[in-house]
Amino acid sequence: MALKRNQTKHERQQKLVAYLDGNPFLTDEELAELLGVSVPTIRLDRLELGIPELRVRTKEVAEQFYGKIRSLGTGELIGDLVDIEIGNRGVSVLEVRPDMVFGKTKILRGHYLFAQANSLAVALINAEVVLTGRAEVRFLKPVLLREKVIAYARVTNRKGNSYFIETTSRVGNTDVFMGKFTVIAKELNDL
Amino acid sequence: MALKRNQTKHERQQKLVAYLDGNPFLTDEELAELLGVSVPTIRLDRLELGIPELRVRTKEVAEQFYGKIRSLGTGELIGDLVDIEIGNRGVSVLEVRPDMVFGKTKILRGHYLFAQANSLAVALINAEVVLTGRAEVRFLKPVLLREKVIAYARVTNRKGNSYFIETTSRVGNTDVFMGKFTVIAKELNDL
DNA sequence: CTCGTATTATTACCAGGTATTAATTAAGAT
DNA sequence: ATCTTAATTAATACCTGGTAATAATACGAG
Repeated sequence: MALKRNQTKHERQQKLVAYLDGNPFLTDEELAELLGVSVPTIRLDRLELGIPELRVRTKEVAEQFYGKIRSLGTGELIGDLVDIEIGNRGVSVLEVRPDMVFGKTKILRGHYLFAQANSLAVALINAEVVLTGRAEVRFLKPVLLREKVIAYARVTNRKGNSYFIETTSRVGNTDVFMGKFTVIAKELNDL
Repeated sequence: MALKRNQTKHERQQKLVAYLDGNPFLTDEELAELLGVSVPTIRLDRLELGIPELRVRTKEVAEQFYGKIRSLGTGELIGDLVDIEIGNRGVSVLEVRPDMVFGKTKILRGHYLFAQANSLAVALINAEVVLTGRAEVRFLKPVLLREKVIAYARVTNRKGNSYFIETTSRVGNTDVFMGKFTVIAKELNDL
């Protein structure tokens, strides 16, 4: 009953899910190549697993995005914006997913905390182009897989088109990260 | 010369752009219906306006989103390590891809420079776990799409299990980023 | 009426599928 | 060695939402 080929059907289907998890934009042909089986087999597997075709998957991803936070020129923000008062203060939430942590320790890699705070700081400034000039940051405590990081940012000063922004990131009641950013607002023509 | 139908070509094309701006998931057939012209006309309009077909538009939106979530890759290092002397110095190269830049300006988003330098700094330290403690960084000059950023890092000091690392990132002969990082080496059991 | 632009229609082709039916293969049981 | 059955592959017709190219038609100005 249980056939032993190179891989069992079940193994292959698990790999298929893993591949699509890593990259939902793979065609059946590419998947067939990756898994060493024919295209019809991939189709049957998708059917059994209830996985829709490439174009549907793509659209689902796109619609998620489009429905979510098209407010600012998004795609530019790390984390989800939950509250913002342009030119003043803002809050964003980042949920730590497996691909963001170090393999061994499950600790969030530092640059995600930086990216969340930095992009929130940039989002606060209402200009065509906002660039980070400098930053001073402190990593206070490791953040772990599945934790939720809430970043708070507020503009504390302004000189011409330079803004000074302070951020604090928390997990629960614990501070995990603090940053001071200087960002510069520019218009598209003065580049 | 100027034909006066229900609407001019120009009016219609403006409406077309407006419709797609509001909802990028409209097919040519739906647009034709909305604007009261034939499908071929819509195609010609898109051609003139340089607007890609539905599936391409959908994919672009989806990739923006996907790029945002997974932007900071899965490897532990951002950029490619080209030279390293553990405990002392290292060099990594990062090529700026479309998903790393701001849509409008094609300028590399700051946290990539941070991530490259930070992960290089971490790579220099030979310990089971290395965490960033603090950082002070300066963004000197915008980096553009397709440019190659070379990050140089060296350990300048050490106190117990704290290391002080300075980095400089260059595009060609131009400095684009500088950073000072303090990283802390830990063993797995003392977490 | 005629010229030129705009529009519409038609046709052949493509990717990436769905859905179905049939043929082939692999491997364990007898 | 053959029988059996699931798994796999092949083959075919059809679908959407297009590209690209060409031809036919409408329409208004001169």
